[in-house]
Amino acid sequence: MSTTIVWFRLDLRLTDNPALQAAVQRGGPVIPVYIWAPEEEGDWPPGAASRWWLHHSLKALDASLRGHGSRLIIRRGPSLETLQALMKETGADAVYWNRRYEPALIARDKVVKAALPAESFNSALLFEPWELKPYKVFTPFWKACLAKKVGGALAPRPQKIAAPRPLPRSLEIAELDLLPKLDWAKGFDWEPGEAGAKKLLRRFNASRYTADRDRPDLLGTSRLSPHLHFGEISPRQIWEACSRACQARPQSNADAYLRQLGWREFAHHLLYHFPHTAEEPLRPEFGKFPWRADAKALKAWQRGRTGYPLVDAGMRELWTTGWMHNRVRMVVASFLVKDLLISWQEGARWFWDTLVDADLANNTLGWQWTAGCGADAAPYFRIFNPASQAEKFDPQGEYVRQWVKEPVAPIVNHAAARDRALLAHAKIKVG
DNA sequence: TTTTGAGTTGTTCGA
DNA sequence: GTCGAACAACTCAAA
Repeated sequence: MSTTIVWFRLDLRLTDNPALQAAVQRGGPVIPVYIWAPEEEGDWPPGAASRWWLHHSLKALDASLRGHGSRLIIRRGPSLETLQALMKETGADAVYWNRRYEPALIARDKVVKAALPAESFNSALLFEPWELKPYKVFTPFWKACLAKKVGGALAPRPQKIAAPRPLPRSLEIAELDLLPKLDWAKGFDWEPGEAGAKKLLRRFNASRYTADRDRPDLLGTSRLSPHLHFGEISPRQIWEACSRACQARPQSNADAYLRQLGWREFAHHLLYHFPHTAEEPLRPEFGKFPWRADAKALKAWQRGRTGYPLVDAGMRELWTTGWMHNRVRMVVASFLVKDLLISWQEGARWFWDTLVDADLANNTLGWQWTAGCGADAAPYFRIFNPASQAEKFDPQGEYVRQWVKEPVAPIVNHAAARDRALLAHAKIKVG
């Protein structure tokens, strides 16, 4: 009977996992393996907050697998050699995995696929990027997606996952050294893993979404982003749940929420079609934008000491919890690139290290959108005013009070900074 | 090929 | 206090 390796990556779940399902269906033993190989991720190996999440997510996945009569085998890279060794040890004759779409990993996986009997599947996106033309505007992109319809049934959770005899040796998860030396993660209030994701999905009430989604002082969003990034839940599972809600109650607002899933999809398609955009602006004229190097201001922003309460609250929420409300992300990002004129790449780097949901495609789209240099970007004159944003979206000041207890003197004057930003943008105009 | 309409998330100013 | 216009021109997508 043929033995199959299932190579887990960003698909740390058992339900609706096409690679796992295909391996189980072959009927023979299945070897679930996770290979830690951060050096293969180019300039974007998982940041500190991501590693914290990964540690706990691997624990959760291992526990679920044990519940199915199996367990998670942990190895360290390089990936190809590790898989080859594992095939030799176990007599496995195929490797199955679910695809990733970051440029460095597409290149890596191509090499692995050429060297091994392998098959890859889609577990992370509603549509493969190559099924649609490269759109640069969200609305027509999303219209095209909706016209295509999300196809196929979800892959069921396997009953039993046959383990090989003997079990291949495995590292302990702790040996990967993913957890921080200093426990700065004690403020993290998350339950990494498939069960945690299901809980959030069940708790999420889409009918309040349109009204509450912009309010950082309320629990108006699903908070599923880190679970989605690690593949503990699939967009198709969310799609299913929302579609059911839509059918039951047409006024459910679920379509507004699904639209956000559309932005995630859009981000992944963009990074696939324009792989240089994680590093470089999509709009080339921004290559000569006069960004400032200002280490002191950057540090003040990172530490939440800009003197603008909503900005500081957001940056402290990020530092403490590994997450920030999306409305506040826009405000702090606008502050960095417009008020401080510090490059979006600096912001993207900080988010990459501190967010538990750090995702190359989403991070790139978000920062380029705010900076005005990306696809369907904010127009240059859209400069968030941190004070009016706070009034609008944190009307009682509860969110700010939760994170900022002491007064801080503003490091710039917003009105003056706004004029400076408009001037800088005028400089890169054609002509 | 040309034309046309539209494009996530805002702010300020002046009537 | 409220409201509409200006903030630019360009690029994209589709007809």
